[in-house]
Amino acid sequence: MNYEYFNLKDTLECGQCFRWNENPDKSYTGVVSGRVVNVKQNGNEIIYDCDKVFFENYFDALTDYELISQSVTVDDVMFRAVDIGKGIRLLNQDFYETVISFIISQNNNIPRIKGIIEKLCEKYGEHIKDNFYSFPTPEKIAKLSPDDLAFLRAGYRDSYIIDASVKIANGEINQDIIKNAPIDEARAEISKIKGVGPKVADCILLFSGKRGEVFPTDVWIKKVLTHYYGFSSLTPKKINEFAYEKFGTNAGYAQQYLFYLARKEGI
DNA sequence: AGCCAGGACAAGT
DNA sequence: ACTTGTCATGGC
Repeated sequence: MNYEYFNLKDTLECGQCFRWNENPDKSYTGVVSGRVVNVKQNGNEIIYDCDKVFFENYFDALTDYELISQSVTVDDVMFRAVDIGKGIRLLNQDFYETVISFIISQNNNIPRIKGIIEKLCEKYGEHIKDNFYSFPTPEKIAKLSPDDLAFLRAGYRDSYIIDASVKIANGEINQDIIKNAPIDEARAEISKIKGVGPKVADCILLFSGKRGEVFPTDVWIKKVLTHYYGFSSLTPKKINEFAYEKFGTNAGYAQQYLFYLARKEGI
């Protein structure tokens, strides 16, 4: 592997995942698919305490990110974004966890998102060891009422979390469509969940389904478009045209680089 | 203290 | 198809 295109810190702190934390020794510990994983990077060496196949799948280690990052370096802004974020890898994340996490993310900030998710896991996940808990199953959350989630302090998102859990547990959401159907059909399928609008849908498609053709547009990306690309109006149609013409089917990767750039430069 | 956060929704042009 | 007010909470 080319470690110029694998940076653990950037990958885990670029906002695509919420259950990893840095330790005093600079390693990271996270809970993934019911197991506690510790990973550390020393330059051109990655040390992990989990199964190799599992690691390579989760961290997308067998994909050529040099090729991807070069394909989206189409202007000066992208050159800077790739220079900063070329070590980011798109994680292969669990579908249900991604749905719930990004429902919680709406109109919210990252530290609070992480806190709400941890509280959800502590209460309704399975205890693994120490203070680590698995992400709960949709079947377990589907049986609850919004009042059972009030302790999360997630506000109006409580009913969205339950709606998503019910529809995923009972098979109403077809994950084969989300994974394989044309992107508009996939987006429509995931949007059947209350609280899943265009932006959250695209995050789920990108971070769980590896659908690289989407371009999740949040407040940071809107800042990028106005500050760096001179957009005066930000209609969904114009943004989609921009993303597809510039980046094609790698728009989602470009979006991650731009998101990371915007947050690092604090525009 | 007040603005803001990886927005969605309903109701209105 | 686009615009606006509202939503619950707490980080900063």
